[in-house]
Amino acid sequence: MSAPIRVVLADDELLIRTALAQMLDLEDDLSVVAEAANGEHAVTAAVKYAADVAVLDLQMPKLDGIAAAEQLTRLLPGCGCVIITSHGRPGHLKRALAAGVRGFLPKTTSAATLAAVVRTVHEGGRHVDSELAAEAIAAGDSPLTPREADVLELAATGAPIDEIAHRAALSPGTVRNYLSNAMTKLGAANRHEACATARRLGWI
Amino acid sequence: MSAPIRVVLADDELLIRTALAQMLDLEDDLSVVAEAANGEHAVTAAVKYAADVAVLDLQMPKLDGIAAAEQLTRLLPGCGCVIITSHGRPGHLKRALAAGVRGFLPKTTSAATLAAVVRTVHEGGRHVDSELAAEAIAAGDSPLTPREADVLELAATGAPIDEIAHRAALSPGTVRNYLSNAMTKLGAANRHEACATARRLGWI
DNA sequence: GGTTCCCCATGACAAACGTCACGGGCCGCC
DNA sequence: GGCGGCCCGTGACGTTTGTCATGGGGAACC
Repeated sequence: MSAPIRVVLADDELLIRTALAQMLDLEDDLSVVAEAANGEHAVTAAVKYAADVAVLDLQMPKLDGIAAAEQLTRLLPGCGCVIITSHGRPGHLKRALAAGVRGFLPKTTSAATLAAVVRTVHEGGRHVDSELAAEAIAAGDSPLTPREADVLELAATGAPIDEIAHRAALSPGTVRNYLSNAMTKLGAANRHEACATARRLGWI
Repeated sequence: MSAPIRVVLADDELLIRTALAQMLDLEDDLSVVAEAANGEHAVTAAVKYAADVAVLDLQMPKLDGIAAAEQLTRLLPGCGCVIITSHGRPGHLKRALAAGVRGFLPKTTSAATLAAVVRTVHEGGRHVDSELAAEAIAAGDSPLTPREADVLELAATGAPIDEIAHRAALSPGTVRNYLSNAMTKLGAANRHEACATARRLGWI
């Protein structure tokens, strides 16, 4: 048998990270060569240890899984990226694939699947969870313009218009127009409902 | 050495559950006798296998970790409950302790700590993460009346007043009064900010 | 060079929202 | 029995928000 696949594992929750590392290490052909608690560290560690595959949690401090994958595919093209996540939002899957990610799994999948996907990705293949893929296709593309998404994201904190306008360096009237457009596109009755749907679909 | 501590593990994410189970099983004096994907199943499994300690994820379908712990302390008083969670909200800790939980840990703790807490709880002791405890004390008790919390929870979806009023079987005016009160108590400029604060503190 | 889309802005109008004052009914407590 | 707290409701008032019409500037594309 050839040398084991060198895996870097990144997850901000120590307990989970340790458990997953142990689990992956139990596979004969996998070897966890480094662990990281955030995206930045994941990238440097993957480069340092010349990893074959990076298993990245989606939500992490500093650099999230997708941003880390993006850097990684540039800095270390031979390294495949697998994203695992608790919340499978359609938009995240799209952005991940655009960033060069070749594996995308919810944390509800089995351990066997994760190991299998790591192997598949290492061989240059792809694998995305079929349910998530279906959702992504059903949800379609984000109808929001970049600016609308920006403003909607600021609105998600619950701040009033003036606050949003100030933080986005826009006139209050413009903010209202953007929000109104976004609400129409998302079929929401108010901006907070719009924020909720946009978040659910991974569009902000 | 005496018989190993019989542990039931509940977490809705299969990958995580499997990994944690394997990890706990690696400890000589711990034995994972059952796994559950939701609170209901956790309770029945704990009873069925006469578990010594239940390790429960906070957010689960059907019955969340706290509700499961509440039932468990009634149905199987000898069984200690440990809650693990990704989001350490002060309010959750309080409710957990009130429900008879004796261990409360964020998922950012180490594997060694989890095992140690399981042992402590089995021996009748308590352990809550010190940082979480500090936050809980700093945050104080919820100033919201039960009804205010109800309404605020309904408001969290972003629904307009009429919708909230209908769902709570209240007059729109009353809803606005409750929300206004809640906003004042939470120092929020609008109800969505109030929802955000209340959620952050685990009060809804 | 026209069309289209995004960006940014203004002004006016109606609806939703937040505040305040006030009332009654119920319960628990001193 | 008074007091306070929570429950629920109404009405009035001013502010915020959502909608719509309108316009100019810039980039992309045919």
